[in-house]
Amino acid sequence: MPKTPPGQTRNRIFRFVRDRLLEGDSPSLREVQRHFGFRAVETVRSHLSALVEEGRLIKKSGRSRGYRLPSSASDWSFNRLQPVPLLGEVAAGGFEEAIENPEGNLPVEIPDSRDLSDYFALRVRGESMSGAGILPGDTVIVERRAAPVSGQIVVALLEEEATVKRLHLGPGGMELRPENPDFNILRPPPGSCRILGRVVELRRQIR
Amino acid sequence: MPKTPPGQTRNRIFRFVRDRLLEGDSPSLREVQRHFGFRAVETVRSHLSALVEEGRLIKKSGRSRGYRLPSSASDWSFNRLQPVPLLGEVAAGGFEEAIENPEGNLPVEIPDSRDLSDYFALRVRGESMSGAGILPGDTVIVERRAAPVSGQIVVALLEEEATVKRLHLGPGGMELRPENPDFNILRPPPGSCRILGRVVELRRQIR
DNA sequence: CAGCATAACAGACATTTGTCTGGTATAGCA
DNA sequence: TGCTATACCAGACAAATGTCTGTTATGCTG
Repeated sequence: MPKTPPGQTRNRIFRFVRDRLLEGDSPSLREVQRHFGFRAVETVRSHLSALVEEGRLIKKSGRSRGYRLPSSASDWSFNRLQPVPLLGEVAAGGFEEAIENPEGNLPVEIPDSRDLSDYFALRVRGESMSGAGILPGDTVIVERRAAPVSGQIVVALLEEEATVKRLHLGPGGMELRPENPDFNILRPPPGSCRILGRVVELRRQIR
Repeated sequence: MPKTPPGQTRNRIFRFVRDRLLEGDSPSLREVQRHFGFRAVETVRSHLSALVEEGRLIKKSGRSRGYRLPSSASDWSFNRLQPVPLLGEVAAGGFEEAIENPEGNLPVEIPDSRDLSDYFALRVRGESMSGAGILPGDTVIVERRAAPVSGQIVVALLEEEATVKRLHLGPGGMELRPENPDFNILRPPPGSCRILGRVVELRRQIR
């Protein structure tokens, strides 16, 4: 391997490692070595050490594949993004099971004060909230554990089925109000309904 | 370590590994072992092998820290997330200038075939599209350069002001139809209107 | 009960991976 | 010219990590 101008190989190595890290996979020294055709591992090691020295990489010592991107290189305010499980439509069949087997994950920005497990996402069925701009097929992101507050849009668990409605708490008890004149207000008897959380965000793909 | 009911420990191990992987960091067998207090590495290895067998995990063999989530569990695909500039409301004042000075960036998943510069985001003003579930304050993500197709929801530039409407192309020329009976259909004379792109996604924060 | 599957353990072993020490070559510079 | 910094090589070594083989115990089931 011929000698290259100062910094050139180092930059190429940095880009290679960075791209691998962005794919979520820290390479080993020998993987980098093979990729560039170096005949010595040490060549890679010294370059990576230099990159750490320069602050372009971070290394967790005492472990294999320990290189990481420093926060400035990976987060352009994306660091608050968390994978929130998308549970699908959660029709009859069980909510708890759906939590364990999500359809996928959605990148959602959640506040630092909150835990990732406080959030999940659902796909909306039915037209009952179309008056509030929530259409079938939309995805709602739900914050759990929030104390039920009258007037908020919530996800309620009624007979093992999740449903999106606007919550009203009055002297007559709990009301789940659709936002569509074609649907009726639900007044579930106490104990038969559990409020899973409140809708904090809505996403719609238009294709 | 006492014997636990079948599947219970395996589920706990799965959740632990999954969470580590979602943090972008594959744990080693001995890290899992330490976390659960097992006295044998093999305990972890057999559980993880079983999880791979069940299809709940994937393993890249011949390498350390080789466990990954199968695509169904990890398809949050953070790699495709790109910072799309949020231009604000783009009232009178100029669209081109707004492109230069975005209010911020939004993480948006865009297809590999498309370029980042093909996208921008706008905040919606007015009630004219509320019938289509697009409310004031919502953020729409717009794909530029798409050839105008009749029936799509588009962003049009009318007298230096961006507006969201449904596009209709007919023999009588171009129509921009609001989705709200309180608003009128716009029929801009040819040349006075530019279609900036089509709305591909909608996001709404509910706070 | 016997048979079987599973959970967990024990310890050796092999492979991967990171670290170290020292060497060669080349370019730039005083 | 000699000095120095950098790129790269060579090989040994140590630590981390994964794999294997065999054992013990427990619950389930026919």
